[in-house]
Amino acid sequence: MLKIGELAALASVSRDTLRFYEKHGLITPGERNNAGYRLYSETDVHRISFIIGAKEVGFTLNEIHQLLELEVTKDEKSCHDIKQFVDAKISIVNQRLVEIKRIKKSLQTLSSACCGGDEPATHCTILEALSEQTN
Amino acid sequence: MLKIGELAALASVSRDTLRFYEKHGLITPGERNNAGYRLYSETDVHRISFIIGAKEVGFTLNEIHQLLELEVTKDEKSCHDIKQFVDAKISIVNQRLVEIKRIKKSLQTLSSACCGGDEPATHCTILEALSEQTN
DNA sequence: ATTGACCTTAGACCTTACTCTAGGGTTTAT
DNA sequence: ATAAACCCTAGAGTAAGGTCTAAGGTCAAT
Repeated sequence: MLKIGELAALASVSRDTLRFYEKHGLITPGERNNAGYRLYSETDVHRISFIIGAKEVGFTLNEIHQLLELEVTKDEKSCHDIKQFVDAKISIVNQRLVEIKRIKKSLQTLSSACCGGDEPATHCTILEALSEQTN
Repeated sequence: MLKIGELAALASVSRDTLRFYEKHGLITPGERNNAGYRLYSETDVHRISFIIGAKEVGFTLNEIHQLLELEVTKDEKSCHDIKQFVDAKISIVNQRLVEIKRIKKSLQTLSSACCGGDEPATHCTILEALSEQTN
Protein backbone atom coordinates (compact mmCIF):
# COMPACT_ATOMS: atom_id res chain seq x y z
CA MET A 1 0.00 0.00 0.00
CA LEU A 2 1.31 3.40 -1.02
CA LYS A 3 0.84 6.75 0.64
CA ILE A 4 -0.29 9.66 -1.50
CA GLY A 5 3.18 11.14 -1.91
CA GLU A 6 4.58 7.82 -3.03
CA LEU A 7 1.89 7.29 -5.61
CA ALA A 8 2.25 10.89 -6.76
CA ALA A 9 5.97 10.38 -7.33
CA LEU A 10 5.33 7.10 -9.11
CA ALA A 11 2.75 8.63 -11.41
CA SER A 12 4.53 11.98 -11.84
CA VAL A 13 1.58 14.03 -10.70
CA SER A 14 1.10 16.17 -7.63
CA ARG A 15 -0.58 15.01 -4.42
CA ASP A 16 -3.16 17.71 -5.07
CA THR A 17 -3.95 16.22 -8.44
CA LEU A 18 -4.63 12.82 -6.90
CA ARG A 19 -6.99 14.37 -4.35
CA PHE A 20 -8.60 16.34 -7.16
CA TYR A 21 -9.21 13.17 -9.16
CA GLU A 22 -10.73 11.55 -6.12
CA LYS A 23 -12.99 14.51 -5.48
CA HIS A 24 -14.19 14.30 -9.06
CA GLY A 25 -14.91 10.61 -8.91
CA LEU A 26 -12.08 9.35 -11.09
CA ILE A 27 -10.58 7.43 -8.18
CA THR A 28 -12.85 5.96 -5.56
CA PRO A 29 -11.79 6.74 -1.99
CA GLY A 30 -10.05 3.65 -0.71
CA GLU A 31 -8.56 2.66 2.60
CA ARG A 32 -7.16 4.95 5.25
CA ASN A 33 -4.67 4.15 8.00
CA ASN A 34 -5.16 5.10 11.66
CA ALA A 35 -3.92 8.62 11.05
CA GLY A 36 -6.43 9.09 8.23
CA TYR A 37 -3.77 8.87 5.51
CA ARG A 38 -4.93 7.52 2.15
CA LEU A 39 -3.52 4.13 1.23
CA TYR A 40 -3.43 3.05 -2.40
CA SER A 41 -3.62 -0.55 -3.56
CA GLU A 42 -2.40 -2.23 -6.73
CA THR A 43 -5.81 -1.63 -8.25
CA ASP A 44 -5.60 2.07 -7.50
CA VAL A 45 -2.18 2.26 -9.10
CA HIS A 46 -3.59 0.57 -12.16
CA ARG A 47 -6.46 3.01 -12.26
CA ILE A 48 -4.20 6.05 -12.02
CA SER A 49 -2.08 4.59 -14.71
CA PHE A 50 -5.18 4.26 -16.87
CA ILE A 51 -6.16 7.86 -16.24
CA ILE A 52 -2.73 9.14 -17.14
CA GLY A 53 -2.60 7.01 -20.25
CA ALA A 54 -5.95 8.35 -21.34
CA LYS A 55 -4.86 11.93 -20.66
CA GLU A 56 -1.74 11.31 -22.72
CA VAL A 57 -3.80 10.49 -25.77
CA GLY A 58 -5.95 13.56 -25.32
CA PHE A 59 -9.07 12.51 -23.46
CA THR A 60 -10.59 15.09 -21.10
CA LEU A 61 -11.26 14.13 -17.50
CA ASN A 62 -14.92 13.94 -18.35
CA GLU A 63 -14.27 11.48 -21.12
CA ILE A 64 -11.94 9.53 -18.88
CA HIS A 65 -14.81 9.25 -16.42
CA GLN A 66 -16.87 7.57 -19.12
CA LEU A 67 -13.95 5.45 -20.22
CA LEU A 68 -13.48 4.23 -16.67
CA GLU A 69 -17.08 3.17 -16.57
CA LEU A 70 -16.51 1.23 -19.76
CA GLU A 71 -13.42 -0.28 -18.21
CA VAL A 72 -15.14 -1.33 -15.03
CA THR A 73 -18.04 -2.91 -16.85
CA LYS A 74 -15.98 -4.20 -19.72
CA ASP A 75 -17.29 -7.74 -19.41
CA GLU A 76 -20.72 -6.44 -20.36
CA LYS A 77 -19.43 -4.18 -23.14
CA SER A 78 -18.24 -5.13 -26.56
CA CYS A 79 -15.06 -4.09 -28.31
CA HIS A 80 -17.39 -2.30 -30.67
CA ASP A 81 -18.58 -0.01 -27.84
CA ILE A 82 -15.05 0.89 -26.84
CA LYS A 83 -13.86 1.47 -30.36
CA GLN A 84 -16.86 3.67 -31.05
CA PHE A 85 -15.96 5.83 -28.08
CA VAL A 86 -12.43 6.31 -29.35
CA ASP A 87 -13.64 7.01 -32.87
CA ALA A 88 -16.01 9.69 -31.58
CA LYS A 89 -13.06 11.34 -29.90
CA ILE A 90 -11.02 11.13 -33.07
CA SER A 91 -13.68 13.09 -34.87
CA ILE A 92 -13.66 15.78 -32.17
CA VAL A 93 -9.89 15.98 -32.39
CA ASN A 94 -10.16 16.21 -36.13
CA GLN A 95 -12.42 19.22 -35.92
CA ARG A 96 -9.95 20.96 -33.68
CA LEU A 97 -7.21 20.08 -36.09
CA VAL A 98 -9.07 21.64 -38.99
CA GLU A 99 -9.73 24.80 -37.01
CA ILE A 100 -6.13 25.19 -35.99
CA LYS A 101 -4.97 24.63 -39.52
CA ARG A 102 -7.33 27.36 -40.64
CA ILE A 103 -5.88 29.71 -38.05
CA LYS A 104 -2.34 28.88 -39.03
CA LYS A 105 -3.11 29.54 -42.66
CA SER A 106 -4.74 32.89 -41.87
CA LEU A 107 -1.75 33.93 -39.86
CA GLN A 108 0.64 32.87 -42.57
CA THR A 109 -1.31 34.81 -45.15
CA LEU A 110 -1.12 37.85 -42.90
CA SER A 111 2.55 37.43 -42.30
CA SER A 112 3.57 36.87 -45.88
CA ALA A 113 1.64 39.89 -47.11
CA CYS A 114 3.76 42.09 -44.85
CA CYS A 115 7.08 43.40 -46.10
CA GLY A 116 8.57 43.16 -42.61
CA GLY A 117 10.82 46.10 -43.32
CA ASP A 118 12.11 48.84 -41.08
CA GLU A 119 9.73 51.53 -42.32
CA PRO A 120 6.96 52.78 -40.02
CA ALA A 121 3.94 50.52 -39.81
CA THR A 122 1.55 53.35 -40.62
CA HIS A 123 0.13 51.42 -43.56
CA CYS A 124 1.09 47.93 -42.47
CA THR A 125 -0.89 45.35 -44.41
CA ILE A 126 -1.29 43.22 -41.30
CA LEU A 127 -2.97 45.94 -39.30
CA GLU A 128 -5.13 46.86 -42.24
CA ALA A 129 -6.22 43.28 -42.83
CA LEU A 130 -7.15 42.85 -39.18
CA SER A 131 -9.40 45.88 -39.32
CA GLU A 132 -11.50 44.49 -42.11
CA GLN A 133 -14.69 42.71 -41.22
CA THR A 134 -14.71 39.15 -42.43
CA ASN A 135 -18.41 38.48 -41.99
CA MET B 1 -22.95 57.57 -32.55
CA LEU B 2 -24.20 54.07 -31.78
CA LYS B 3 -25.67 52.69 -28.60
CA ILE B 4 -24.29 49.45 -27.25
CA GLY B 5 -27.07 47.29 -28.65
CA GLU B 6 -26.63 48.76 -32.09
CA LEU B 7 -22.89 48.18 -32.11
CA ALA B 8 -23.43 44.70 -30.73
CA ALA B 9 -25.78 43.86 -33.59
CA LEU B 10 -23.39 45.36 -36.10
CA ALA B 11 -20.47 43.38 -34.79
CA SER B 12 -22.42 40.20 -34.04
CA VAL B 13 -21.40 40.06 -30.42
CA SER B 14 -23.41 40.49 -27.25
CA ARG B 15 -23.75 43.71 -25.28
CA ASP B 16 -22.10 41.88 -22.41
CA THR B 17 -19.13 41.10 -24.58
CA LEU B 18 -18.64 44.77 -25.44
CA ARG B 19 -18.78 45.73 -21.77
CA PHE B 20 -16.39 42.90 -21.03
CA TYR B 21 -13.91 44.16 -23.60
CA GLU B 22 -14.15 47.62 -22.12
CA LYS B 23 -13.58 46.33 -18.61
CA HIS B 24 -10.48 44.56 -19.81
CA GLY B 25 -9.06 47.57 -21.58
CA LEU B 26 -9.59 46.48 -25.18
CA ILE B 27 -11.95 49.37 -25.78
CA THR B 28 -11.39 52.64 -23.99
CA PRO B 29 -14.51 54.00 -22.32
CA GLY B 30 -15.81 56.72 -24.59
CA GLU B 31 -18.68 59.17 -24.41
CA ARG B 32 -21.88 58.73 -22.49
CA ASN B 33 -25.21 60.44 -23.05
CA ASN B 34 -27.26 62.10 -20.31
CA ALA B 35 -28.71 58.81 -19.20
CA GLY B 36 -25.24 57.29 -18.87
CA TYR B 37 -25.59 55.17 -22.01
CA ARG B 38 -22.38 54.38 -23.87
CA LEU B 39 -22.05 56.04 -27.27
CA TYR B 40 -19.69 54.58 -29.84
CA SER B 41 -17.92 56.58 -32.53
CA GLU B 42 -16.52 55.58 -35.90
CA THR B 43 -13.19 54.99 -34.24
CA ASP B 44 -14.76 52.65 -31.72
CA VAL B 45 -16.45 50.70 -34.50
CA HIS B 46 -13.09 50.38 -36.22
CA ARG B 47 -11.51 49.17 -33.04
CA ILE B 48 -14.15 46.52 -32.44
CA SER B 49 -13.75 45.44 -35.99
CA PHE B 50 -10.03 45.07 -35.38
CA ILE B 51 -10.62 43.00 -32.27
CA ILE B 52 -13.02 40.69 -34.06
CA GLY B 53 -10.70 40.30 -37.01
CA ALA B 54 -7.85 39.41 -34.69
CA LYS B 55 -10.00 36.90 -32.84
CA GLU B 56 -10.95 35.34 -36.16
CA VAL B 57 -7.34 34.55 -36.92
CA GLY B 58 -6.80 33.03 -33.49
CA PHE B 59 -5.29 35.70 -31.29
CA THR B 60 -6.24 35.60 -27.61
CA LEU B 61 -7.66 38.72 -25.99
CA ASN B 62 -4.35 39.19 -24.28
CA GLU B 63 -2.51 39.16 -27.56
CA ILE B 64 -5.10 41.47 -29.06
CA HIS B 65 -4.34 43.86 -26.24
CA GLN B 66 -0.71 43.94 -27.35
CA LEU B 67 -1.71 44.15 -31.00
CA LEU B 68 -3.90 47.15 -30.25
CA GLU B 69 -0.95 48.86 -28.63
CA LEU B 70 1.05 48.21 -31.76
CA GLU B 71 -1.84 49.56 -33.82
CA VAL B 72 -2.20 52.74 -31.81
CA THR B 73 1.50 53.49 -31.91
CA LYS B 74 2.01 52.18 -35.40
CA ASP B 75 3.72 55.33 -36.60
CA GLU B 76 6.54 54.60 -34.18
CA LYS B 77 6.66 50.90 -34.98
CA SER B 78 8.06 49.20 -38.02
CA CYS B 79 6.44 46.58 -40.20
CA HIS B 80 9.17 44.34 -38.86
CA ASP B 81 7.77 44.67 -35.32
CA ILE B 82 4.27 43.76 -36.42
CA LYS B 83 5.36 40.85 -38.55
CA GLN B 84 7.48 39.53 -35.73
CA PHE B 85 4.44 39.52 -33.47
CA VAL B 86 2.44 37.53 -35.98
CA ASP B 87 5.30 35.12 -36.55
CA ALA B 88 5.60 34.49 -32.84
CA LYS B 89 1.94 33.58 -32.79
CA ILE B 90 2.39 31.29 -35.76
CA SER B 91 4.97 29.37 -33.84
CA ILE B 92 2.63 28.99 -30.85
CA VAL B 93 -0.12 27.78 -33.14
CA ASN B 94 2.31 25.40 -34.72
CA GLN B 95 3.14 23.82 -31.40
CA ARG B 96 -0.52 23.27 -30.75
CA LEU B 97 -0.89 21.79 -34.20
CA VAL B 98 1.92 19.33 -33.59
CA GLU B 99 0.41 18.33 -30.26
CA ILE B 100 -3.02 17.72 -31.73
CA LYS B 101 -1.56 15.71 -34.56
CA ARG B 102 0.24 13.59 -32.01
CA ILE B 103 -3.02 13.02 -30.15
CA LYS B 104 -4.87 12.14 -33.32
CA LYS B 105 -2.22 9.66 -34.25
CA SER B 106 -2.29 8.03 -30.83
CA LEU B 107 -6.04 7.69 -30.99
CA GLN B 108 -5.90 6.23 -34.46
CA THR B 109 -3.33 3.71 -33.36
CA LEU B 110 -5.58 2.74 -30.47
CA SER B 111 -8.62 2.47 -32.67
CA SER B 112 -7.06 0.45 -35.41
CA ALA B 113 -5.59 -2.07 -32.99
CA CYS B 114 -9.11 -2.87 -31.78
CA CYS B 115 -11.15 -5.46 -33.61
CA GLY B 116 -14.35 -3.54 -32.93
CA GLY B 117 -16.32 -6.76 -32.82
CA ASP B 118 -19.32 -7.76 -30.77
CA GLU B 119 -17.42 -9.91 -28.30
CA PRO B 120 -17.05 -8.75 -24.70
CA ALA B 121 -14.35 -6.15 -24.15
CA THR B 122 -12.73 -8.16 -21.38
CA HIS B 123 -9.39 -8.15 -23.17
CA CYS B 124 -9.95 -5.12 -25.37
CA THR B 125 -6.64 -3.86 -26.72
CA ILE B 126 -7.75 -0.26 -26.25
CA LEU B 127 -8.36 -0.63 -22.54
CA GLU B 128 -5.15 -2.57 -22.15
CA ALA B 129 -3.12 0.02 -24.01
CA LEU B 130 -4.53 2.83 -21.89
CA SER B 131 -3.46 1.07 -18.71
CA GLU B 132 0.16 0.95 -19.73
CA GLN B 133 2.47 3.62 -18.45
CA THR B 134 4.04 5.60 -21.25
CA ASN B 135 6.70 7.40 -19.27
C1' DA C 1 12.06 17.09 22.54
C1' DT C 2 12.02 19.28 18.51
C1' DT C 3 12.77 19.86 13.56
C1' DG C 4 11.35 18.69 9.03
C1' DA C 5 8.86 16.04 5.94
C1' DC C 6 4.69 14.16 5.36
C1' DC C 7 -0.41 13.82 5.83
C1' DT C 8 -5.50 15.91 6.56
C1' DT C 9 -9.51 19.31 5.30
C1' DA C 10 -12.18 23.11 3.26
C1' DG C 11 -12.12 26.48 0.45
C1' DA C 12 -9.94 30.26 -2.31
C1' DC C 13 -7.49 31.22 -6.52
C1' DC C 14 -5.78 30.77 -11.45
C1' DT C 15 -6.71 31.17 -16.74
C1' DT C 16 -9.93 32.33 -20.77
C1' DA C 17 -13.74 34.42 -22.53
C1' DC C 18 -17.49 35.29 -21.59
C1' DT C 19 -22.69 34.86 -19.68
C1' DC C 20 -26.08 35.65 -16.35
C1' DT C 21 -28.45 37.80 -12.34
C1' DA C 22 -30.33 41.24 -9.47
C1' DG C 23 -31.90 45.57 -8.91
C1' DG C 24 -32.59 49.66 -10.96
C1' DG C 25 -33.16 53.78 -14.57
C1' DT C 26 -34.66 55.29 -19.65
C1' DT C 27 -36.84 55.43 -24.07
C1' DT C 28 -40.19 54.24 -27.43
C1' DA C 29 -44.50 52.86 -29.06
C1' DT C 30 -49.31 52.40 -28.39
C1' DA D 1 -49.87 55.93 -19.01
C1' DT D 2 -47.98 51.84 -19.25
C1' DA D 3 -45.59 47.93 -21.25
C1' DA D 4 -41.73 46.47 -23.92
C1' DA D 5 -37.32 47.09 -25.07
C1' DC D 6 -33.35 49.14 -23.96
C1' DC D 7 -29.62 50.86 -20.85
C1' DC D 8 -26.69 50.86 -16.22
C1' DT D 9 -23.81 48.53 -12.26
C1' DA D 10 -21.49 45.07 -9.43
C1' DG D 11 -20.74 40.72 -8.80
C1' DA D 12 -21.50 35.67 -9.29
C1' DG D 13 -21.22 31.65 -12.24
C1' DT D 14 -19.42 28.63 -16.12
C1' DA D 15 -15.98 25.11 -18.11
C1' DA D 16 -11.45 22.66 -17.40
C1' DG D 17 -7.89 21.17 -14.73
C1' DG D 18 -5.77 21.97 -11.51
C1' DT D 19 -2.73 24.83 -7.69
C1' DC D 20 -2.29 27.06 -3.34
C1' DT D 21 -3.35 28.42 1.45
C1' DA D 22 -4.44 28.03 6.23
C1' DA D 23 -4.64 25.54 10.13
C1' DG D 24 -3.75 21.51 11.89
C1' DG D 25 -2.26 16.29 12.92
C1' DT D 26 1.66 12.52 12.35
C1' DC D 27 6.01 10.29 11.82
C1' DA D 28 11.14 9.58 11.57
C1' DA D 29 15.47 11.12 12.85
C1' DT D 30 18.53 13.66 15.74
